[in-house]
Amino acid sequence: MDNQLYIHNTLSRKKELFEPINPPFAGMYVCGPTVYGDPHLGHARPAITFDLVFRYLLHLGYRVRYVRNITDVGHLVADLDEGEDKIAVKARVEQLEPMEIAQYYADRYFTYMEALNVKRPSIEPRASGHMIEQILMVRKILDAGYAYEVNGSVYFDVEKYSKPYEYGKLSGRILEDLLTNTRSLEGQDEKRNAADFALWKKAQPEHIMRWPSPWSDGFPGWHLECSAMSTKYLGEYFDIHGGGMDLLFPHHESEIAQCQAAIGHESVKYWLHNNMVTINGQKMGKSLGNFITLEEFFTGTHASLQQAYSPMTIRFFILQAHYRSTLDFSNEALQAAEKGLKKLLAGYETLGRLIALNQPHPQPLPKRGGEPSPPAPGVNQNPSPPAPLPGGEGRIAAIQRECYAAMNDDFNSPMVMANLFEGVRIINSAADKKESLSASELELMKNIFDTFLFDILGLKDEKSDDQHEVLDGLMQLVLAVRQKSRETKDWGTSDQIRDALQNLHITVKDGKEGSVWNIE
RNA sequence: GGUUUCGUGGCCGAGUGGCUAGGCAGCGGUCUGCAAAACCGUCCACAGCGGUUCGACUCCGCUCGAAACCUCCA
Repeated sequence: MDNQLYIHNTLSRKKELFEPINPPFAGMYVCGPTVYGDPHLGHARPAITFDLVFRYLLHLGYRVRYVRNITDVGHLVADLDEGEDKIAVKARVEQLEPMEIAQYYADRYFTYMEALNVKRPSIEPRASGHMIEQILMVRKILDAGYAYEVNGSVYFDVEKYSKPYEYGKLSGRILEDLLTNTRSLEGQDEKRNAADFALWKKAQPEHIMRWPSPWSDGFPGWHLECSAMSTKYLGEYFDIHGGGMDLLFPHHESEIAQCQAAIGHESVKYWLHNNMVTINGQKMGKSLGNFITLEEFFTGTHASLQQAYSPMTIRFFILQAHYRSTLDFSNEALQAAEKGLKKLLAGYETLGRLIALNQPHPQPLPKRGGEPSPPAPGVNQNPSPPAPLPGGEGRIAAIQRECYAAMNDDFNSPMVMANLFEGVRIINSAADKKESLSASELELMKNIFDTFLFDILGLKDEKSDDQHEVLDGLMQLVLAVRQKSRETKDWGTSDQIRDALQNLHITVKDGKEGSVWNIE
């Protein structure tokens, strides 16, 4: 593949060249969480997957508008007799306002996403704040003749839609099967066909969350909010729509139908779907009750967890699998991720020391991670990775090239990581004096790590930067004192200091160029 | 039952028609006051059976097994 970005489009089931509709702008909509429960590992996967996409598009110079919704209304509870709103049910139980629940869990979601170093999208619209847009969309679909009203509820007419269009093209469903194979639900008798889905539902008397509409006091159907909000913020035709594979049918399938019916054409160019996180081979999800919340991961308070796992360990764990593969949770895999991440970060620190040694005058240690360099605004009409360095390709330039090639091949983050590990091997060899790196090679290596490890993969050293400078000064002092005792072969004192530091979870390692320290 | 997808070494996970993925764990060395780290080497694969091919883990078919979706779910 050439130097261009290819992404897997679920619609064609092929990797396609990414050509934005209106470069250098790129629009992306991703289905966000329903905020009636604590965020769990399953929520982390799409958030991190599309964060990776967001970050890479930004890196390439695109001006990205990334919209991720908050669903705070509208999903029915399937296991109850009445079609009650999930959020309303929970509110009844806890004696709280529905919006209070939604607010609480939305805040929790944001907090944990931030911990995972997931960038905030450009816009995070809420379904409850877009009733007018949703009602207007129902109106348009009715006007187009692809919906009908019954007793204050409005349903999408799948069979009629399927005459000129193809309902099922995204998920590979066949209309015949849909018409015969759909389970019967409450309100089914109102529908002309079992496969029809609700655009607007009339609220039962006990239903708390309700809004006025031309048809009834009620609430919007399951799939409407995403169509209404993506159209509002990204236009009638935009580049990328993402979400979990479990949303393929019926959610995204119905979105396609709604937009086609309301607008007259499809609205999405590339459909991207991340695969599931599994636990014991099964999907981790709310319905199975086998989910582990992010809080439980970070604190280690869950029966299945042998220890706590840091947010960056979780992020590394997710990125070390390709986003379209299932990813199986296990303590062993997470512990491997923890060690692997540590190795990468240690390699970066070693690189910083090599660069400092290479300078005529000592330089302060480089800041960890650092902010992504902002793309040059608006100048890049045809964004693409930087051209390779002139003058023959060295090993390190090859790593850079491979990292770009991996990202360009449908965001292959595991491949990027493998190349970064190769970089670490070279860095460590250089630190061991087994080979030498020129100043420009060191700079290129640093650039690769800053770009790929920190900016694009979005990993970071979890040590606090503010305190680190003070602490580092302090530690240099302690290590200098210890070094004196080592020089006089006073191993008792030397080991005493090291043991005492270890009790504070500070590990000291003695190398050829002196001692280095690290907080566990 | 239908749709979609997958089965890679002790564990997790990339990838390709012929050339080492990578991480973690194991084993043997080097280095080291000790420890740790690091470096070098090394063991363990491509579910099974056929077919296409000069050659398949990679393509095709079948068998077995697994998952997601078909109902809210990331």
